[in-house]
Amino acid sequence: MERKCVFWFRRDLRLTDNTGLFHALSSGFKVLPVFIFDVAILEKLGNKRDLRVNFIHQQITEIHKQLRELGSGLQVFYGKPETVFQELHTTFQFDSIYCNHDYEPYATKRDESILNWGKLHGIEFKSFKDQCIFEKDEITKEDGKPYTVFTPYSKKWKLAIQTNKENGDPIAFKSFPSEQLLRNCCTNFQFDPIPSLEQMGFTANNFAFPSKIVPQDIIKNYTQNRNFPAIHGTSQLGIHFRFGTISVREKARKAIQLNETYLNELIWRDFYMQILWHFPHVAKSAFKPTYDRIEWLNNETDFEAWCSGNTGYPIVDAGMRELNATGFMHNRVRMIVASFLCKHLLIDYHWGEQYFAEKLLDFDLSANNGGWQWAAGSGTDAAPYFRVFNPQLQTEKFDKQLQYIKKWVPEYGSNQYPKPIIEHTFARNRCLSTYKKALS
DNA sequence: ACTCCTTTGCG
DNA sequence: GCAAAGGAG
Repeated sequence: MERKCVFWFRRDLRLTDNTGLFHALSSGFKVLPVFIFDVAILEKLGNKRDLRVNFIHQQITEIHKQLRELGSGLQVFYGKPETVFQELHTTFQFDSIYCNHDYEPYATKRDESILNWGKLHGIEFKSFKDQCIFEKDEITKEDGKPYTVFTPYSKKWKLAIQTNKENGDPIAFKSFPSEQLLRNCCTNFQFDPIPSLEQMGFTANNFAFPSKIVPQDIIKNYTQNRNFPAIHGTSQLGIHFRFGTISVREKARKAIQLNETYLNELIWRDFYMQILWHFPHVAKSAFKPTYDRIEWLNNETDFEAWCSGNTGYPIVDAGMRELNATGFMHNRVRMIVASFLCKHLLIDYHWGEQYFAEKLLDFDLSANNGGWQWAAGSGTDAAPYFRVFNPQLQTEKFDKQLQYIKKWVPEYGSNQYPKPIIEHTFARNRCLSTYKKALS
C-alpha cells in the first residue's frame, strides 16, 4: 500500500523555502497538505471582522490554487486539531505528520498532544525549525544557559552564521520544493471546498494587506529612516513574518547584504522567540518577578482614553489612532505609547499587551510580549525603570514637523483636541516612586 | 575588577 | 555629565 503523510500548515503559509514541507515532499511518502482553522483560537477572537483571519483565508486559498494547478490541493478543516486528525485518519491512513516548530505555549501543548495521539496509532510527528534562524539552545552562553541580554546574544548569533556555514548553512535557500517534488502531493484525494469566513462566523473584508515585496531602498536607508513615523522607512513585513508568507532565511540573507540595523531587528525576533521558549512564564507574568509587585493604578477611564487616542499627548494619540484605523503602528510610536501606558498612567502592561494582541495585524506573542516587558521595565534587557519616555522630546526628535501627528490627529491645535489627562513631571515622579516601592 | 551596554531624560 | 540596575565577557 502507498505510504502517506500529512503536511500541516500552521504559521508557514507558503510553498517555497518551507522546511517542513520540503522534508515531507522528499520523504518518499505521498503528501496531503492540510490546514486547520483551530476553533479554540478563532473563538477567542472577539472581533468577527478580524482581518488576520481574512489574511489567513486569502493565503490558504492561494496555496490551494497553486496546488490545484499541480493536480493536488489543500485540505482545509475547521475544528479542533486532535479531532481533525483522528477523523482524517479513519478515512485517510497516514503514517506521519510533518510540520514546522511553533514555540508558543499553546502551540507547544497542542503539538505535544498530537504527538502523543500519534504514538498510540503508530503515527510519527515530525517537526522542523523554519520560522527563525536560530532556535531554542542553538545560541547560548558558554555555560549553555540562554542569553537574556540582546547585544551578546546578537554577537554570538552573527558569529554562528559564519561558523555554521560548513555544516548546513542556517540561512541557505535549502528547502525549495521543485515542481517535481510538489508532484508528490496527493492527487487522488477528494478535497473539500475551503470553509468560508462566514461559515466560521467571520466577515469577509477586502483589505489591502502590506506587500511582501519591499523596495530595496527601504532596507538600505533603514538605519537613517526607521525611527521617523512620518516616513515609510520600515519594511512593514510583520504580518508576513507572523504567518510565514515569507521566508525569514531569505530576508536574513538580504539583511546581511544590505543593512546591519535591519539584520538586528531579525535577531531581536529570534531573541524574543528563544526567550519565550526558555521562559514560558513571560507570557503570563514579568520576566523579573519583582515587577509583578508593582501596584498599578489601572484606571479604566485613563485606559479608555489611551485606547481611543484621547490622552491629550498628540504623539501617543496619533499612534493609537493609527493602530485603530489600520492594524499597524510604527515601531518608534509603539515604544512611546507603551511607555506612556505603563509609566505615565501606571496601567498594567498586560492591558496594553492584550490591546495590541487584538489590534495588530502583525501580532506575534513573543515579540509583542518582549516589547511590552521592555517598555514596562520588567523584561529581559529592558529599559531601566527610571527611564521614562518624554512624549514631548520624542516628538521633537522623531516627528519634528508634526507630519505624523497631523495625519492622525487632524484636530491637533484646535479646541477640539483634549487637554493632557496627566501632567508629565507629576506622572514621572509618581512612576518612579511606585516602581521604587515595588522593587526595593 | 573593570568595561560596556541598554531603541533616554533631567538638572 | 550623570543617573542607577544587572548581565556578559
